Amino acid sequence: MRPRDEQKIDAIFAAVIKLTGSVGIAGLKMTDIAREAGVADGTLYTYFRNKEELLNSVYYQLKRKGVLAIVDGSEHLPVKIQLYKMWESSLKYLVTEPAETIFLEHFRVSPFISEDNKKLSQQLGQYLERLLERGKEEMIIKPLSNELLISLLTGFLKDYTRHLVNHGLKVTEARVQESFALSWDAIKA
Amino acid sequence: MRPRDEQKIDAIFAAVIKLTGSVGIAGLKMTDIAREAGVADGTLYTYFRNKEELLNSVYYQLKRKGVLAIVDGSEHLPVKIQLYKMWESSLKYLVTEPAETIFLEHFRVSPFISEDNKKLSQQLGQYLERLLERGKEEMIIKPLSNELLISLLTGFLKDYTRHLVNHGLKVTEARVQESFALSWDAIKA
Amino acid sequence: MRPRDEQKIDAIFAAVIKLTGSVGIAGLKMTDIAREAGVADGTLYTYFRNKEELLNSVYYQLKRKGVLAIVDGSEHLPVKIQLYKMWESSLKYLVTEPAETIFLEHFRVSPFISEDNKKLSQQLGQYLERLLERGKEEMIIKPLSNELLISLLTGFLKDYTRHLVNHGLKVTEARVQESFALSWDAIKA
Amino acid sequence: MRPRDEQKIDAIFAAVIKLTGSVGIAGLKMTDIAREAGVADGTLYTYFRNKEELLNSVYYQLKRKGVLAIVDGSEHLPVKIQLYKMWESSLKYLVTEPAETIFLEHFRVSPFISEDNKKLSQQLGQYLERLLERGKEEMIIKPLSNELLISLLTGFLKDYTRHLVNHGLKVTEARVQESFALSWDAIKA
DNA sequence: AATGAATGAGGATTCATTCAT
DNA sequence: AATGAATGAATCCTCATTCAT
Repeated sequence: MRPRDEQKIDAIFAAVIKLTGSVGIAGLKMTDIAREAGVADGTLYTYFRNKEELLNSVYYQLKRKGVLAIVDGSEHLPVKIQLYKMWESSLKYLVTEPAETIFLEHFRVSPFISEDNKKLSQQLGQYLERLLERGKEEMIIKPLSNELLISLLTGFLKDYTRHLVNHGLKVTEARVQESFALSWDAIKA
Repeated sequence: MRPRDEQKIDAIFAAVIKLTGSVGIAGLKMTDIAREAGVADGTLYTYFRNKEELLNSVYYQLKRKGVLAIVDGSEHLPVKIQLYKMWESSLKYLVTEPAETIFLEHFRVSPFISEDNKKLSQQLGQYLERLLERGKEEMIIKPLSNELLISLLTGFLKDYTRHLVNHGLKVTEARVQESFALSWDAIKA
Repeated sequence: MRPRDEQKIDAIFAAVIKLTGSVGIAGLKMTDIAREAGVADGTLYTYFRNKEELLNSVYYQLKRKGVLAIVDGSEHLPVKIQLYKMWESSLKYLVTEPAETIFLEHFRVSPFISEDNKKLSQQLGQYLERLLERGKEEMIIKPLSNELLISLLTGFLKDYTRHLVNHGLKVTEARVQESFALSWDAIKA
Repeated sequence: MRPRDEQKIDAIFAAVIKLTGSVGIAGLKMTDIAREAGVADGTLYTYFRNKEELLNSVYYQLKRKGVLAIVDGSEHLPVKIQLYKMWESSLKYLVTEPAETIFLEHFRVSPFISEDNKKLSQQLGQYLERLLERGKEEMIIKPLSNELLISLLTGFLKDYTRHLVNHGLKVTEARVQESFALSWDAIKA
């Protein structure tokens, strides 16, 4: 029976994310994670079976946090408005937490990712799918497969985020509107 | 004396790409690359100073090859037609050579990438920029920054490619048209 | 948790010296050192950053030990007596610990020696200098530069030691007196 | 049947000596020797069976050259004069050719030295022995073992040479006399 | 004989994981 | 539970030597 000191786990997660930002997933060493988190090497193994499990836990937790940051409870609003809000909060979240973004991006192609986490729905996945379905029913979104529409939205979102982060640009109202307009023109009926 | 053997370099490159497809960049071992290429471990080091330089060479070569595969000499055609052809050849290339795509995707976030290669323009970069400029002059493309437009096109392209590859789908005429239509609706004026 | 183990360091040092005696500095392998010291390969790296640092530590420690073995606290005795005692203890130490002598001799011309250790004063250096100065003041030693006098004493000592060790000869009272007489005749006023 | 291109061999020997001066024996690589000598790697192996034989050949040749440089044909002169001349030419030779001196010093403790070369008489060996014997007969040199006397002479010589080379000092008449006087006082009856 | 590309055994070092305390 | 010293399998790279040309 482990008390599971949540503070310690948070410190470990934060250490993983911070270090990934500076040295990448491949440069992560358990010793460094432990030092950064302020615990002993061995302690990592009282909370996680091994490195793989630790990183997958971080991934899983970030995914959940990401969805929460992006999806608010405004399911009653019109589809386009909801999409806009989602677009805005996604951009803000991704750009504000570049270290987390880097971790996610690196982890997805790392040898550590588990089958379970591979299957984990895309960040905006399920929520987006329902939204797009509604849009198609309302005939304001093209009657195309969700995969295609989602590829456009998330692909563009990731690339644009990377561009903003790499150039140290802020997420202004103008940038949100401008980029959303592009997406919308693509998918609108 | 044996002359320096270009075929051997090709075999080494092919080995790197093939192995990356199965074990990822992080799982690449020099010994495995040598065995797969049919040469001795030491031979790798007569052609490349170290692992980092080898992988960067593969990256650089794939970038060049990719651009050649995508950009044909049809600069006289109308902008939209050229974009369509580019879209089609990009999709076909990326989906036909998934191992290369995986290598590129993994390498970009690996600890091996050199500063020079980090700066290497995006696969479709320069050619695309000229094309978009022309489209803006002809008032058929939105007067937005190239970065934004390119983010949409390449982000969507990468994500859609991944979707097709992951699900083992072919690049049919219908899929090319369908996906290009989305892109075009996004960027057209 | 096990505390950092000084005995382990001693075992490692002893292993280095013993192995150098049989295979020379150039034949030293970290794996062999570890096995001889009864630790794992990796353990060497918890105590020393790398091979170079390990060997330099051994060198530094031997230098200190050597000085202690040779210089006793008899600073009040007449110069000639002190020189004689020093000569005697030097010979005995060097001949009794031939493995250490071999290590020192090999290390000095090895590629491992650090700049700091290169500058490390000669084994008998500082103490000898003061002694020689006193002798010159008392007009019983030739008024020549210390470098010259020290070259004679230490050069002779090293060569003679090597001779004794190579031929398996003991350091008898007669040999000490005989050799010291030569040195003394050289440097006396 | 090899023509044994002597010029090529000289170039190889010179390369070995020059490189040893800069990188030490342990840093010598066959490839570097070949490049420095202006021949192909494989060529080294048409003249020498392997690295060990090459280095031993260099050593053997330097020994012969050294003796020639030091021992002139003045066997009729008085013992002290001969010793002085020998001392002078030794110092001059050793200080003028520090690279050769370094090679000799390094080679003697290297793992490459053959049993034959180990036994090779000391640089001044045989000639010196005869000279000392004559001196003892003439009762102008102490009636001690040659090993002892030779240890003093060669040990001092080597150390003093190293001192001069390390400090970039020239072999002046004064230095020769000063140092020889020390030696002579040591060994004279 | 000369060449130099190719070889591959060998050795230093790393780092996830264990376990005595 | 927490610690961190110790472990040793794994991997990159070197370089003396070979051999096809």
